[in-house]
Amino acid sequence: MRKIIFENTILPSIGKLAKFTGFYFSDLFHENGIDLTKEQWLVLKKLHDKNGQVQNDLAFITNRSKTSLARLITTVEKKGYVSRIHSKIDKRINQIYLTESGKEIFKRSLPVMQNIINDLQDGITNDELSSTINVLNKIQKNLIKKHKTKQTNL
Amino acid sequence: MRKIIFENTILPSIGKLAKFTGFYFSDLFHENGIDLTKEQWLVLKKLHDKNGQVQNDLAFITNRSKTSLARLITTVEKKGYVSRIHSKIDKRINQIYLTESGKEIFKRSLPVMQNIINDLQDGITNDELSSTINVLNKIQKNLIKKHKTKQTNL
DNA sequence: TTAACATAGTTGCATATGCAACTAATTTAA
DNA sequence: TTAAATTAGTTGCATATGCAACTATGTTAA
Repeated sequence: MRKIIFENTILPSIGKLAKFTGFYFSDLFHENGIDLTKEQWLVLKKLHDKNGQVQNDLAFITNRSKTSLARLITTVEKKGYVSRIHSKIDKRINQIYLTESGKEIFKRSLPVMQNIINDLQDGITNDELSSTINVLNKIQKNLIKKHKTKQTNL
Repeated sequence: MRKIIFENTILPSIGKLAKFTGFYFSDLFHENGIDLTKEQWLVLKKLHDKNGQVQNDLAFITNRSKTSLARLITTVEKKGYVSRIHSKIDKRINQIYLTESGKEIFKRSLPVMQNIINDLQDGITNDELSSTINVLNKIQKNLIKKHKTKQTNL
């Protein structure tokens, strides 16, 4: 097996790009007065798709540990964007609902998000985009196949 | 401008993949008795490339804020992998050096890293890889162009 | 039916991260 | 040459993250 030069592999590109998109996200949200981190935004988005989801399910679909998600919920709950409702049918679970204020800020975030994605994909053809997404998904499958399921729910 | 469906863009792929590579990295390092996070590994790698670098330069090349890097150094210093040396020429700067123990663990990490990259890129052709890296770099440039330089040193 | 097991969520602990404000040291410009 | 600006690093504060161990509840199997 040939020796691999770290810099020539896809690994550093992925890491750097994730960082840069995070910075960009944070910049534009801040500039537009959207008081959300990208993690918080993702939670609101998943609730906007389907309101009242159970904490553990949210953890699963956002690829987080249940610990991390629980604390994210606490943060957005404090901000008044979601409410945690303890189920009476199954007393173990919490269902999470978007509040009116949560719906409002999510709605306001959408055009900003569109700008972010436009800026991101600027000058890149649809073919390039779809083949890139395709490769990224393949890599993802390689990893999931091998990653042992832990508390992370993967 | 056409309405963008978040799920169809490259954004979620990037985020998820970064997470999954992180999990995989952590799994394999743990299984192989390498007591390093991916962030710590990157710092050791940069020092292995060029020993004695200044904190701020390390922050720049690893795309971190100087705060974050300073604390990373403190962590790996406590583990005994690097030493912080206060310069006598310019009393503002710290130069960071790999210790023998740091060199040793980095050397032990290399084959593990090779495995990670092999697993990651498994079943993906060289053409796919290089075009993907190319697109990711384009996106990165789009973002850097627009991101205002802050303490992050970008 | 009750004991074993599984599930949902929380807490403690450790790491990583960035911004703003700060100190100390160096460089630049008046 | 001295005052102003810049640079390197640290500290406080807030967020995000995961693992292990824990509690409470619910399900399953003997």
